[in-house]
Amino acid sequence: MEGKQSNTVNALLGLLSIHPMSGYDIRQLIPGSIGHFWSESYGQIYPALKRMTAEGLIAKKTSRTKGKPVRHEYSLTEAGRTRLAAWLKVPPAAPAPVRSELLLKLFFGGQVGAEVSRAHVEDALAFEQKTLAVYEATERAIKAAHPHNPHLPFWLFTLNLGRHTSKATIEWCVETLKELDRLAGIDGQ
Amino acid sequence: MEGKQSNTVNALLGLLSIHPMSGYDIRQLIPGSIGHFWSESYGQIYPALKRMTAEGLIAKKTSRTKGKPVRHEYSLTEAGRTRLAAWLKVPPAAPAPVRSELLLKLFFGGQVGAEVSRAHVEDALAFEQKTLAVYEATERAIKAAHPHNPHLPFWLFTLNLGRHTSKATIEWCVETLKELDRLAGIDGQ
DNA sequence: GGAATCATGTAAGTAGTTACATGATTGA
DNA sequence: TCAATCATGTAACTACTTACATGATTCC
Repeated sequence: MEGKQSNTVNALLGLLSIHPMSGYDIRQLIPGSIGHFWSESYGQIYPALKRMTAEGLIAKKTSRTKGKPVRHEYSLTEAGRTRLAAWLKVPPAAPAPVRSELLLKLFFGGQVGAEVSRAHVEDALAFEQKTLAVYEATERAIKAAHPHNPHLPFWLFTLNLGRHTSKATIEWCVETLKELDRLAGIDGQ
Repeated sequence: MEGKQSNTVNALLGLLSIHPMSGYDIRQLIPGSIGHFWSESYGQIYPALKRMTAEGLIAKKTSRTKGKPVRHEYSLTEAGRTRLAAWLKVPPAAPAPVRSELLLKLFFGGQVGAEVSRAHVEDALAFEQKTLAVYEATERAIKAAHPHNPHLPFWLFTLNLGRHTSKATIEWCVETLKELDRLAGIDGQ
């Protein structure tokens, strides 16, 4: 019954459950795995690994190959695996309130010309199309790399949500652009 | 050419552009306006109002009605209005990386039984359905309250995005539940 | 030889929430 | 009279990012 630990620890436990890794490896792995819904910087990772080692959740193995920099590889201990499973079973906390600068500017868009909002939405459309392309590329890549991995379906679930929301956002951009044109037309006459 | 100020300041400038308000009023107004994509706590609002007053972006009017607590009402100055318009025109920064505890647990869902993930997704579905209902109720409410307000279309844009992404999320939940059932079925045999 | 990248870490700063503190007013 | 809510604010804490510091290795 310890107090709730940070989710950084839980994310690292999860990643180390795939296979043992160094802090650097973890950072490199993130973009191609949990990167589209979770981020960790070195400033979080290294101190967390230290704390987790002290708590006995992970074990550190230092290897000195001649002509190579010292490498610190961490692997889950039994305690770590237990902790991960326990955390996975707890219903996730309510999502932290989002903050969208785009929507904030759009909400107050009436204070400036409609063409300002139009430009912002067009940028968002381009951005979201790229994001969608990345999701689809990632999906193909992990399907090709781990075709028989039992975890694959779970990895795809998370990518699917990205795909769904990206498509919805793109639709909204298109609709909103039309509306903004109508607005500008009314103003212009 | 000052350094970029925090978005809290910009959000408050925007809200005060609707009409003059106290810090308390601002906090109360948020849930029914920008609350679905932006949040501010008292711990942010009061210090920000103080700084903004010092910078001349807003003006404070203190009113002492007998039998009422002192009231500090803030209104935009010309400088504030100019600053708001300038900020609105700048393309919004790339969205901060999201962090979804649900997706994190789902990604590592293979470490525990499929029924664990199923329960999480079902919770998410219920949550999202409520969220969608709130968007739709808010939409009706502001349409009824401000039918001819020129800012109304902009307010609706932001709600529309919420509606679009909520619906996409709900679809994803339903699909994922089906997939999880298939997975559990395969395991179970 | 020099740039990129592998690799590990720390320090400082920013942004934000939560809890606390205070006190008046209103309504059941 | 007691709870809710109006109203303003501060202090402590947490989380996180960025920049810095260091040094080895690999590839051109």
